[in-house]
Amino acid sequence: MAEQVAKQAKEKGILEENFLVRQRRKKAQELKEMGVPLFPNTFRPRDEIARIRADYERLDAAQLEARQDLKFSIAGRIMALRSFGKAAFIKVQDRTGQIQCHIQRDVVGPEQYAIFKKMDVGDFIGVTGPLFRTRTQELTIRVESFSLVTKSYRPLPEKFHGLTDVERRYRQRYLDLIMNQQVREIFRARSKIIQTIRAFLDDRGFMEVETPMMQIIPGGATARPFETYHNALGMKLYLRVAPELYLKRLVVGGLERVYELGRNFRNEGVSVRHNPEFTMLEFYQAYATYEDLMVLTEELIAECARAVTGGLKFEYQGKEVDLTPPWQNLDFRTSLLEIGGVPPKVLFDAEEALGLSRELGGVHRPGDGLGKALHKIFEVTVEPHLWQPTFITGFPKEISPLSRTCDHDPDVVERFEFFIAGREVGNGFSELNDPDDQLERFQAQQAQRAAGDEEAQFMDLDYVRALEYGMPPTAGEGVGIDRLVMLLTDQPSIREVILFPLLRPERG
RNA sequence: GGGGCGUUAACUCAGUUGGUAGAGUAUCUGCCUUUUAAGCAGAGAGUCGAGUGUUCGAAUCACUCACGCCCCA
Repeated sequence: MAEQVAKQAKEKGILEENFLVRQRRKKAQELKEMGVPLFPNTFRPRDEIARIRADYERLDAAQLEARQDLKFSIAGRIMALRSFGKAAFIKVQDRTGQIQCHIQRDVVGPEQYAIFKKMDVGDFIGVTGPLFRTRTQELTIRVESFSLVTKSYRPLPEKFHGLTDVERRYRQRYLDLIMNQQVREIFRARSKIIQTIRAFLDDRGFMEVETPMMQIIPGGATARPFETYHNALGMKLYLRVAPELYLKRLVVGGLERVYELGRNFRNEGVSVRHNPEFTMLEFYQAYATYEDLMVLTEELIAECARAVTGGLKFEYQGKEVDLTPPWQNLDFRTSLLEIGGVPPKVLFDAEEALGLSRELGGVHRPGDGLGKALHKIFEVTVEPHLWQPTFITGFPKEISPLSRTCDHDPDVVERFEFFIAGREVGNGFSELNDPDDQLERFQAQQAQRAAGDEEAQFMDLDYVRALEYGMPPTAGEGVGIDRLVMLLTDQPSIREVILFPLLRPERG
């Protein structure tokens, strides 16, 4: 059975064996015959490589010679091997870093050295011994004993160029992580950003929650959902496009400050800015307005930047970004005039706006109005120019079906989006908590859906019912984590900050 | 969806006008006990992404397809 599976896998080419793999399997067999277990789980490293380096890098050769009583024990993958017949240097890599080790036949004995000779680059090794400095002053572990920790059957990419093929880096991210230290750093930064966000919100009395990713009515964002099917219940389900409506139900329920950090799914194309599944932070705070959240946002993003770049000024793709508050704040229509260079007559005339939008490549349906057209024009003419952090406020009601209407302008909502490096990073607003108004907005979305807009929002009557029980005045916000990580790690593509970005299958 | 570029040894890449498939690294053998992309000598390693066509002859030219990257929508 296992053989059959292996045969099938080989036919597909993924487990293809070449002469290098056969060579390694042969050596593994020889080790086994010498009584060396290939996959033992007994070695326990006591030290971290980075720790050793940090603690002993400042000691010179003589000081280290005086401390030969200090034994270290590390485990890791052999990344380089230079052999001299009766001695060898290896570079061992653990999760914290790399260190050189020197193995000599006269120290470990001929039997052990014979075992070492059968080990390869890529194998995991456990090593014990004191430190010394080589002639070139490199801090090195003098190996007094070692053991094979895990045998590797496949050769790693070449040491000098490493792995650069983008497709293989994404498909076999494990190889990318082994070979490319900068890649490990990106994901470490990502983890740090997420930790920072949690600590920031926890500190302010927010409670982390988890709401359904599989939803009967997908809501909370204007986007096409993925569909799936539950067999036992016999019903269609959607993968969520946003957690928004569930989080606000929790505010109705009295959880006045909630947040969720998690995956959303939108059935749209793939690009350097879009992956079908992506990570969002959404948070809701009762008794706050969108203006309160703008202040909070400046602090939150600044905190993340400090955590990974050490400061508020850094370069993104060669151009400086400065996150120092307060950020620029621009009205939506003003930005169209001043940055987009849009003629004033377009701003209040649906026909003019739709015409200009189409000229810029926008696609519109009969039901589309001024708001949609202006938003499209905004995306093309304004958004790419918003390099320094900028809040845009004064969004049209038409494109904001969940936002509270502005008290002094019925066509505008209490909403902001913020942009950094020419990209939208987040979106926040004072939440609409008038159930009758919400019902009307849903109905307007239904009309758009009927007109063929597959991104229009679904009617959610239970959400309206929840609002009828009363939701305290609340402000909420969503932040695109992937884009934030791109910004703070200076990455041009979203795929560089997602461990396993969506790709088509390897073989057709 | 449209356009451009790419796919050659395990990895990184050359490959001229269409004429027997190349290098470096890695691997194997030998020498080598302080190397730093170690060195020296030798050897082995290929479905040139897949397919069809043109041709006496295709990695190379044409067409179709697959996968990836970039730009546009």
